[in-house]
Amino acid sequence: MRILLIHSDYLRYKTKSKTKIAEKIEDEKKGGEFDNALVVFTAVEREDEKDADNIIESAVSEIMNVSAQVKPDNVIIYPYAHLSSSLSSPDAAKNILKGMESKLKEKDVSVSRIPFGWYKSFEISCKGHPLSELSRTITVKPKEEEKAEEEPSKWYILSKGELHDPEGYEYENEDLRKLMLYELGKMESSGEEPPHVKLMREKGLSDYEPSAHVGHLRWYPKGRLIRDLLSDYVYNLVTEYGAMPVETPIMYDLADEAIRTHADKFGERQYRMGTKKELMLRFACCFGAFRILSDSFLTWKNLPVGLYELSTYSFRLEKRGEVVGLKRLRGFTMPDFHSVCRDIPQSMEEFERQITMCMQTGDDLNVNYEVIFRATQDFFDENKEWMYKAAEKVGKPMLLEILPRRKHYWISKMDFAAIDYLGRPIENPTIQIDVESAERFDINYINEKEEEEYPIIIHCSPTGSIERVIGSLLEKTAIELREDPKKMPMLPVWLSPIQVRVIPIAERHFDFALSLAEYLKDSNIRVDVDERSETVGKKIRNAGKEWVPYTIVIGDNELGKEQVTVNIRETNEKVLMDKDELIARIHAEVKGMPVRKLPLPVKLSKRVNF
RNA sequence: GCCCUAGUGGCUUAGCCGGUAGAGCGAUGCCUUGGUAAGGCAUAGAUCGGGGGUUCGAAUCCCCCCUGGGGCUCCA
Repeated sequence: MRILLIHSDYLRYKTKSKTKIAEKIEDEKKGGEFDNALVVFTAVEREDEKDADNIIESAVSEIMNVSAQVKPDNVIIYPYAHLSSSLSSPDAAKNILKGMESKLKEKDVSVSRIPFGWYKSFEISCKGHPLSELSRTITVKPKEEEKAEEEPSKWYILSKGELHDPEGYEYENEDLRKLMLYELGKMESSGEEPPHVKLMREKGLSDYEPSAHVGHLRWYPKGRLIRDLLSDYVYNLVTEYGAMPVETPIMYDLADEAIRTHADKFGERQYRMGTKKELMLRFACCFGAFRILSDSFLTWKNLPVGLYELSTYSFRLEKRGEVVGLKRLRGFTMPDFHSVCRDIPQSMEEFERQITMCMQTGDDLNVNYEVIFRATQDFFDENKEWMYKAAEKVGKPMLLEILPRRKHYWISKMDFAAIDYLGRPIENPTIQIDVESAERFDINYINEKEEEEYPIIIHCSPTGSIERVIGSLLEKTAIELREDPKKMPMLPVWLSPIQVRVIPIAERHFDFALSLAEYLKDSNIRVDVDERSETVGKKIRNAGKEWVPYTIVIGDNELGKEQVTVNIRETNEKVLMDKDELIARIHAEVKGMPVRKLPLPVKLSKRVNF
């Protein structure tokens, strides 16, 4: 809404002729004269239709503010379309103008509203003092005020079916204490930058892309490989759990009402496109999955049904200053698993299974998660026993948040967070029980009585975003190094872009080195050969900088021999072993994990330094 | 969006009460053909984040903007 406020000695008007949208009026409204009047020329805009009450309230409070200063005898609401190029519908405008009139009347203001939709002549005499001409743009107020009024959540530590006060609790686990401090806003900051930002660039994984929007990364071959391996990992995991992988579009038409409502819930943090059709970029895979589900014929016999998609990418227009390294991006890749359940009890069963699944990713990735369990007060009161039981699946104390009432689409959720080098959480896996979306997207199933029913939907990301997983792994190396400066930082062997480096000493060792590499490669090991003319010392150092887990030096002593000396990064030992022993060792370390080929030239002399 | 802080070859940085950029790593070339975390020499590489201003003269002082990092806020 746009308003122009004129404090006048007098306003006179007369209606001349009707337009198509004219409101019906009594004769006495066909003209008038007001002295000492604050005239509020008002244009109601399209935006205002979304939340008329809010706009009326804001406009009235603005008018009251000005009135308090200039003290008019009359307030006149004067419809004036020419203040905006994006007008609302005439009906909406009339309603809002009437709303303003009655709100002002309630406040005992002498208010008159000039007829809408008439051609009018008018004469105004502006007083000309500093406050006599003001203009204001009134937008839907962000829910700050509501939020301030909102009751705060209750926080507990939940341990073995007992609730404790988070402040007084004796933490055995430092990470959980840090998570509590952060969530309750009591974290003190050291002002450092998280180490993973430097590491991701230094190790040639990824970097900022200055030619894109802030928060969108470029990925180099090594980083791309790690992303792919993690993607394969989650794919295998969720299909084990019965999910069916799908792929859906990344952009959606906001003309679809369900899409629009779901999108609007997310607020301003969306990429919207100013194309002829109003389109948005997805911020999660919900849209596509829900549309598939609403077009599917589901019966009680199918349920629970799981759809899985890896969102390359999801887009969130995070505010400036919120985007950080791999922790918070505007374009990110998120495994998104939606299960459709018959009812709350079945969703609780699924929830438990998914806790197991999320915990497993922590084990497999070797990342420690701390947990926040959240629920609405209602859900907690009705399902206390179940929540305590579900919490036991995690097997350690966790933070519990009880929200006074449902604020979002979920009634209960569990968030798993890794703690970074600076003691702040990196939100990773999450599980949420959604009680709203089925109805909104018209997803239903046929129950035993052959009736249509809305199911409950669980959202689950078993690892959280792939970028955050990589961030957590990098942070972990920095934490370990801080705790033990002798510790060699590295990635798990299955994720190491280069697993074995072969270093020939002189040219006469090249052939042997290359054939050794070939042999290892045939056993699905990512191996390369540093045949540059550098000293052995330097090549060893380079391999260390690249975090290569196994390094083999080939010289005269090794030529034609079965056994080679292997430098093991993890233990910093040199071990004489057979090449098949090395293969067996690596295979044991990467057991059950995805395998991908080396995405780089085998010879280091051919390699590009990103 | 607000507050604080930073931006100098690909990377790490010196210079910063004004006089027109210096190094290390990396890259390239030559020498060295070597045994476990930097061998030697040489060469190339910088509109000092961008724009504007002050000045005879600006990396240096002033203003605006962009980007990084931190904080607030936010992360359905």
